[in-house]
Amino acid sequence: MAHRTYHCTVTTKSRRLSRQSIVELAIEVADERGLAAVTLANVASVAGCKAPSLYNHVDGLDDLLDELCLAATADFADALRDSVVAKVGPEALHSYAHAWRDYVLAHPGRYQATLRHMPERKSEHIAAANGMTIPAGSMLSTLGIPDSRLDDAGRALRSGLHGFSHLELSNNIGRDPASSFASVIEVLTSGLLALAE
Amino acid sequence: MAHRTYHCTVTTKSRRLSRQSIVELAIEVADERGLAAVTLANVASVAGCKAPSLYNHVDGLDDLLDELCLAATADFADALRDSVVAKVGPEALHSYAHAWRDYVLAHPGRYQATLRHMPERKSEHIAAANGMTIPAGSMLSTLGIPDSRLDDAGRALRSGLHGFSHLELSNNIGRDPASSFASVIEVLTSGLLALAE
DNA sequence: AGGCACGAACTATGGGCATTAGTCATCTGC
DNA sequence: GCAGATGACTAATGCCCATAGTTCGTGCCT
Repeated sequence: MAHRTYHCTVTTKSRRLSRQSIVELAIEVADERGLAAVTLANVASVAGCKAPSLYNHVDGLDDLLDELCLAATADFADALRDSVVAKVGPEALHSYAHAWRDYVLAHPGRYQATLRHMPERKSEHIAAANGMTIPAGSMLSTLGIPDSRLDDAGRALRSGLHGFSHLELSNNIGRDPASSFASVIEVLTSGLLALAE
Repeated sequence: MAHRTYHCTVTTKSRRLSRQSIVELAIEVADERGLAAVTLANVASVAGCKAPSLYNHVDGLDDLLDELCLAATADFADALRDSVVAKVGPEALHSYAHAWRDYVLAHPGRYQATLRHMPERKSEHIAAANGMTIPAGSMLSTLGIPDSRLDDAGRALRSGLHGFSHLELSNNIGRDPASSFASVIEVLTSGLLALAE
């Protein structure tokens, strides 16, 4: 008989794990079932293996969550950067704000992961977070904010957007969140323009 | 020998539990070790008993967290209300904002509990949350915000304050948070005044 | 081609947590 | 005093993270 022992050629699911693919599966789990559902057991189940196998590629749950945070931060930063290309002033702010909220609603798990505190790997995290703050800074510059106040303005902006998004995610915004968000943008725009004098 | 068998008269810790005292201990644990440390095991240990004993007074962890949320919300609302008595306009806003941040820094666990989503016991939660929104509404009125926009203004205010506080709690505000917070207040004040026209 | 080393999966195990069920002591009211 | 209710306990289940030790397949080296 001619069949050589093609050992596992039948399995369509790639039986080969990697750090990269595990993080991608973790992102799926986070967005679909919440960041809290990112457990080794759940990710392993999605990956078609058992939890201990993940330790060959990832140094435990904390390490996986760190990696998830970095990937999510970079991804979020991309979305924000894209939102302000070729836009200036209040229009850019408007676009930035909506990109923020849209991203959070579309990828809640990734956004939550973004907020993770990482004492180790701090420099990596700061580097990734710069992807968020740098486009925000340029955008605020076009609003007329002086350089000396860019940091403060950036934090105020982030506070407002994060506050609304986080409240909306945790079901703490009542009805008509879209119009409430429009008011947040209104207040931020006026307030930041006042900062520009 | 005259000693009668004084069974447990030595124990100074009151061996009697109650729903009330359990919630108070949970509040302690939340503020001192974070909301995530509020587990039945931890609370029981602080109470000097075993976890299953808590079930005589509380219907599981979720019930305890619900109760914690209600107590924390009422407590937080008191602090906010106190902050604006006999104050109007921007000064009241300034005082309200600082009361918010101070409370969060002093009682992080309670503040986190405040954000809990409670599909059951929704009406109780709304009632408690009114303790926050009503004084905020009156305060915003004194800023000149028209009644038709009080809801929006309240949400924008809450977004800004919650956003900053939550970021500060999760170590996402860099150095000099006090001055960053001053900028948030500045932006909110200008923005809300603009809403008043 | 055969053997060996390594990578990557597994099973087995332990500890922590929430929760339930069943047991026993204590306290109260008659 | 005594009976029933109250409230604490122990024991046991199930899910989770994590570690240790084992097995199996692949591929390199001779």
